[in-house]
Amino acid sequence: MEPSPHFPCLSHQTASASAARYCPSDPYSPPEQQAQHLSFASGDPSGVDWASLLLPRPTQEGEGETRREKGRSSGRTRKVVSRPRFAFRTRSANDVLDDGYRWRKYGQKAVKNSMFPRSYYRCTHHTCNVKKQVQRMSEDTSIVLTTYEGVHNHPCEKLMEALSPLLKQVHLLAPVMGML
DNA sequence: CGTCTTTGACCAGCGC
DNA sequence: GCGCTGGTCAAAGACG
Repeated sequence: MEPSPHFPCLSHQTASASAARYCPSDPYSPPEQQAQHLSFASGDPSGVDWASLLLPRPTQEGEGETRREKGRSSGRTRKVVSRPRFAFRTRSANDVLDDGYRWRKYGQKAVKNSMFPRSYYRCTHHTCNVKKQVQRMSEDTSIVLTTYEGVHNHPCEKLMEALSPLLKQVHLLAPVMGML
């Protein structure tokens, strides 16, 4: 599978992906509801600012509004910092979008008004708590809705793997270039 | 043995 | 208050 030219880490069986940030006024309503009033950049991924959306950057605590998240041990809710969420709609037979990061599945749930279950994934990187939800749309079973929550604070593993020989060469050439 | 998926249970929010 | 729903936990099992 070749990576998408617009999103180097992203590989899929098809490049027909569309994406949009969620409505900031209601960042945590259910994805299947939000998707209805989103204006997806359908069919033209080049219209999406992939760099600002997806490149690793340090998360800033205290940024934006907050929401409450469940804490199982205490049985009470705890406040967490809100994080950016954005969705991809991809036309694929594969449910899981191979975006170059490693994900651990931590849950699957049947959702109302959908014949397909929603899967919950978390980034396996120890310092990264990015999550994503994957759900096949019942209206068009060939479309998979992938919702990302948060931004990775580490490089894309597959991208770094692919680039490492190149980076080595650059490193070796650096002293030579300095002589010129 | 480490990593990952599966799956039932648990919990909070929301609407009635 | 009760039931429904979405999101998460964590034990158990599968797999390489």
